[in-house]
Parts: sequence; C-alpha cells; structure tokens
Amino acid sequence: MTTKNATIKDVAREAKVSVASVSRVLNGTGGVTPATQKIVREVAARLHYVPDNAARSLITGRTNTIGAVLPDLYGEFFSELIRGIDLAARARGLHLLVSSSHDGVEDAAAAVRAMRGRVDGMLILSEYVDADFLGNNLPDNLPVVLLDSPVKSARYPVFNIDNRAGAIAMVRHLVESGRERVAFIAGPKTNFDAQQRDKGYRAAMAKHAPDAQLTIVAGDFSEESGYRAGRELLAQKKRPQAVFAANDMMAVGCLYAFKEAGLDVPKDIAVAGFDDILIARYVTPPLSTVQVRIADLGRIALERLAALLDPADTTPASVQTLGCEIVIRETCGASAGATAPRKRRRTPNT
Amino acid sequence: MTTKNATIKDVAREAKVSVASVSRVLNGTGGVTPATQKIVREVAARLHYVPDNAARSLITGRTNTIGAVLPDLYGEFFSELIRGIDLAARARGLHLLVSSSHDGVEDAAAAVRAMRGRVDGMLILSEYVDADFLGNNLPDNLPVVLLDSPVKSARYPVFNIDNRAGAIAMVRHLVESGRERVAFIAGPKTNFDAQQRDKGYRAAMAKHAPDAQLTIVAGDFSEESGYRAGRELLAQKKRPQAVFAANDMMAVGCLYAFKEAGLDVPKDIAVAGFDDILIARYVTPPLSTVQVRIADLGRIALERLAALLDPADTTPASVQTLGCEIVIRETCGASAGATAPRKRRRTPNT
DNA sequence: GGCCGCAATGTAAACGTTTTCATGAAACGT
DNA sequence: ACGTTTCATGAAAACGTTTACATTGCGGCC
Repeated sequence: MTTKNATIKDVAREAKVSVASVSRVLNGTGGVTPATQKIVREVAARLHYVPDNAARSLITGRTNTIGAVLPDLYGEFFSELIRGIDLAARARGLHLLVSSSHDGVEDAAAAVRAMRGRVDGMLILSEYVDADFLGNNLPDNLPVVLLDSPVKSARYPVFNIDNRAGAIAMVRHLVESGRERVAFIAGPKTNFDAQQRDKGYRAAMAKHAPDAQLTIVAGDFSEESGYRAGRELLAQKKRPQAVFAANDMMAVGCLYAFKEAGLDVPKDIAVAGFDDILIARYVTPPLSTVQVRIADLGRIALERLAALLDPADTTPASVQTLGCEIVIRETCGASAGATAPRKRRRTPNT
Repeated sequence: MTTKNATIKDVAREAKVSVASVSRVLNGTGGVTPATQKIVREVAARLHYVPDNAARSLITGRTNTIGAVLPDLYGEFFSELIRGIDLAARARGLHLLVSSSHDGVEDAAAAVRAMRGRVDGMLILSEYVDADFLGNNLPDNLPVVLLDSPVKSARYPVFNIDNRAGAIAMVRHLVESGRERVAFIAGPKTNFDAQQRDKGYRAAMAKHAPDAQLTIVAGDFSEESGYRAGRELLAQKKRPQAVFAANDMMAVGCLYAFKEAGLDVPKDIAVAGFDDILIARYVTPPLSTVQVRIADLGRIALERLAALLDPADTTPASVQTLGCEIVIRETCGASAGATAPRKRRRTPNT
C-alpha cells in the first residue's frame, strides 16, 4: 500500500480502456456503454482512484472553491459569519478557503493575490479594500462580493448591515422610553460598521431628541474600552439617562462599570448594545441590543457569489442592506423573566 | 483591462527571456543576472502577473494548503479551534481549507476525498474517523493529524484534551469543598470528549467520594438539555450538593433551572462546567469550569502537521494530551468580585 | 451490398507551471 | 593560447486531467 497514488492512466490501463472513457464515466458526461462504465467504476474503486484537483482545475479553469477574506477569526461576529458562509457553500458543493488576520493594506493585498488560481470567486470583508485595491490585485474577471463595505461600484455587489437604521431604532426606543439624554460609546474610527452606527446615533438624536446634548465617548469594540467609557460617563457632571454602545462587548464592559459604581440598571441608567452576541442574553441584567443576523449575511453573500460564478449571470451589481431588529431586554427596563415576550422591531431589508 | 490574465509566457515574451528565467526570478531560485531580474520583475508587475496555483501545484505536487475537517463551525469551541489553526497556518505561509458539518460517515468520507490534490495535509476532528476510515479514503502518504480522537496508531499523530484529568480535578475540588454528593450531566454518547469526562467523573468519585452514590443524567451539550437535567435533579428525593456538567452550555442551562426554582447557588448547590467558554465569566453567578486552551490545541496540532509536511521528518506518531486548568468562580463558592484571585489548578501536558 | 449515420471509443492537444538538461559564453589557470 | 570550469540562459519534458476531433464498428435503409 505504500505505492504511489493511482492516476487516471492507471485506471485506464487496468480497465483496458482509454483515459477519455475513464474521464467520461467518472464525470457522468455520458456516451459510454453501461458495460464499460461498470468496469471502469470497479477498477477505480479498487485502485482507490480519486482525481487530482490541481490537474482538473488547470484544464477546466474551475476550482469549485471560493475564498473568504476576513480581518480576523476572533469573536462571535466572524465565527457566525464564516459559519453562514460555510453552510451555504457546502450546500452548493463549494469548498471554502479562508484567509484572515491581515493588518495592513499590503498584507491584505498579498492574501488576495495568493488566492489566484485557487478560487473561483471571493468574499471579502476588509477595511483596506476599495475598488482601486481590487482592480490592482485581482484579475478583472474574478467574481467578488464585498461585505460591510462603503464601496459603491457597478462591478462589485456589496452586502451591508443596516447599522444606521438599527442604531436609529434603538436610540428612538430609548428616547421614547423617557430617556432623552442618550450617550454613545463609539467604535474604532476606521471600522465601517462603527461609523454607520455613529451616524445613526446622531441622526436619531437630531430627530427624536433635538434638545439633548450629544455625548460621545471613544471606544474600540473591546470590553475593556467599554468599561473605561462607562467610568468616564459616570464622572460627568450630568449623567446620561441611557448609554448606547456601538457593540455588545463595550456595552457589557460599561455595565460592569455601572454595577461597580453601585448603579441600578435600568432604573438609574439604561444600557444598550449592538450585535446581539450570545452573552448579551446571559449578562445580568440581560442586555438590550440590536440583533444582526450575521450567519444570514454570510449565507446571502455566498449565494450571490455562487450566482456570479455562472458566467451567464447578468444581474447588475448593487448594494444591499440587511435589516436588523432591536431586542429589548432588561437593561432597558423590559420586565424580567425568561418567558417575557421580548419587544422587537425589525428594520426592513434593502 | 478586460484582457485575459497574463501567464508566465506573456511575461517571458514581453521581457524577451525564456519562461524558465521568469520562473527562476519569481521563485528566487537564483542563477539569474541582476539585470534580467530587474526586467522580469518590471514586466511581471506591469502585467499584474500572478502565477496560477493550480498549474504550480500540478507540477510541484504541493499546494501550500492544509485542510481542516471539522464536524461543525457552531459554537465557541470550533471557532476558537479554527482560529488557533488559522493563526499558526498563516505564520507558516499555509492556506486553510475548511470543511465542516458532515453528518454521517459517508458524508465525512466524501469531504475527505474531495480534498485530494487540494491540500498537502489534513487536520481532522470527527467522530466518524478511525484508522480504517483513513486508510480507505486517503492516499497513504498524506500527512494527517487527528484531534480529539480515540485512535491509537503509529501512523497518525493525535492531540487530545485531557478531559479525564480535568474532570477529576474538578470533582476532587468539589468533594474537598465539602460536597460529597456530586451529580454529573453527561454529554452525547458518541462524543469522545464527553466519554472521557464521564470516565473522569467516575474515577474521581471512586477515589474521593467512594461512599457517595453516583448520579448521572443524560444531556447532549445543549443549554436546553442542561436545563432539563437541572429540573430532573431537583425532582430527586435526595438533592445533590453539586452538579458537574460535561460542558459549559449545559451548566448554564442547569443554573437557570436552579435559579428558577429559587435555589441559591452556590450555597444550596454548587455548579461547574467544562470548556471555559466566554459566557462562563458572564453568567450570574460566574461559572466554575475546566479551562481548555482550545486555540492552543489548534495551534499545536497545526504545528505538528506542518512538521510532517517535510518528508524528512521522522518523529514517530504519538498521542499527546493537553492539560487543562480548573477555574473556580462563584458557582463553587469562590468569593465574588472581579478582582478576586481565581483559584486555578493546572493538569500537566502529555 | 454499399452507404449513411450514429454511438462508442481512442488519440492527442491543451492548461500554466517547474525543472532537467543542453548550450554557449565568459572567466580562469596553466 | 588553450583546455577547463563556472555561470546564465533556453528548449523541452513532465505533472494529471478534460475535451475537440478522429476513428471504429455496426445497424438500417435504399
């Protein structure tokens, strides 16, 4: 058994047919007698023959693989995203090549280039990627779908989360529940989601609480930064009535700061986050947040990409936005209890 | 720019050299005049030339890609595992092809076979995989590293978590803290980790609480099943003094059942889990658990696989076991407070 | 019976690289 | 000045497939 791997030629020789016939049988191309088919299959099975994908890709120009370029694999966001992508890919018989953790535009470029000839299409989520970047680093006929990106191009479909609408809905809820002074804990400056959520916050405040002063403190999406932001807010002369954090981890950190200071959430101050990560449900009190169906985002993006793989596809590229849903839990004053109906409001898709 | 992608021939023609020289320059094989190098590089850059990986793989027999076969991508365990793998792979310039969600041995076999010619080696974590399976579905010269597997073979290195020692350490701690009657919530019967944790529980009870009666209720690693198990335990005539769940999600579910029943954890009953997932820290009270350094497991396994990729490697295959560490938090009676030093006990590696 | 058409099969080119080997030129030692 | 070594370069084979095209054989039809 320490023999070399069987090739199509070995099968052909052993079955006393030509390689073409073997290929035809194994690919189901048709035009082969049932009798020959049987022989070929038997021999192939006996030799444990499996076609070499490199050779096949070379000639067909297809790899049946799609590449996913992500900034990192850390945290629930990416794990859910990749899960959605993987599930959808698998359903279509596509393989998934992941490439993550690039810090810097050069690094990202290398990662993208390294996929040449390895994938039929790419799903890209990276703050370093814009239209120029793609034009310079990718063959121009390679299907690409962008995630969470400000790029507006007729060439690349984009799928975004409706961060703005989600933020607006949450701020509106907070104000309507009687809390005019809503503070905001911002995310990283270069993060597209964070920017959109920031904009949403400002827009909602302008509309629903025009008289309240804006309070925005910096954060970087980490729990630690949320904790610091919480302490900073406590130190202010006029404490806000509610805090809206640009993501859940910061909201959790903020919650700890308030708890530490002896505040009663939500009575003294309300807290809300964004993402609806798993732990949002488990902190005490359970965290109100904006739910993003991340796995769905991955699935939808992959489905679009899969459609693009067919050269006959002519759907024009467009920017699509995925609605989110606010989930009101106890940090905003929802009644306690696991069975309490949660208030939800969904922002529409597209 | 809607031209066909440049090949090495295009570069050669344009640079007025042979394809061999282009190849040599771009691979840094040496034996090329600095002058020619310069020209080639310039032309390559101008044409946006990127070598086709399929062709390269075909001739070199290497793909610089490793495959990761996992049962699912859901939950923190797998996301951490894949993250550890990815990081280590990236550090070695290896790409990562993931394949997940197979339910059934045939499905897994297809997944494994489909990787033929796509990867240089594989990392496999699957309950369906044993030595026979691998022998039947893989070329016998393909490097493979197994994760979390009962397989003992001179052919395949295996990396396991020391579930047994971890379970023993936790049960011992519970008993030593004055709780003799420790109940166990078991995991899925077919899951290797779950089996080992079960064994550890029994061994520890036999040793440290030989007089206590064993109480084992079934579970399936889901929060829901933990909740049901918790209610089942409450219904028993003689309530246990502590509950050790085979994973954290079940422990959390169990915690809810107890909370719902008005019990005081840890005063009335102690609870412990296994895995140390993120939410263990965030539930109230914070959950005692056995910490598994999952990302490390992925990293170490990949490093071993990478070593195997070098045909000169002669290290014999062995089964290695990664120690875990018990983390005592409030569900076992540790003092509250974020800054309280957490009691930890580490079981040794290997 | 010869011819046509069709289905099954085979032959060989092509895919884009790497790499072995041959070639020729330059550098070197005597 | 001449043989020998070294070095840059090029030509061509090889990798394992798919597929366009050629060939074969055979039955049916006139």
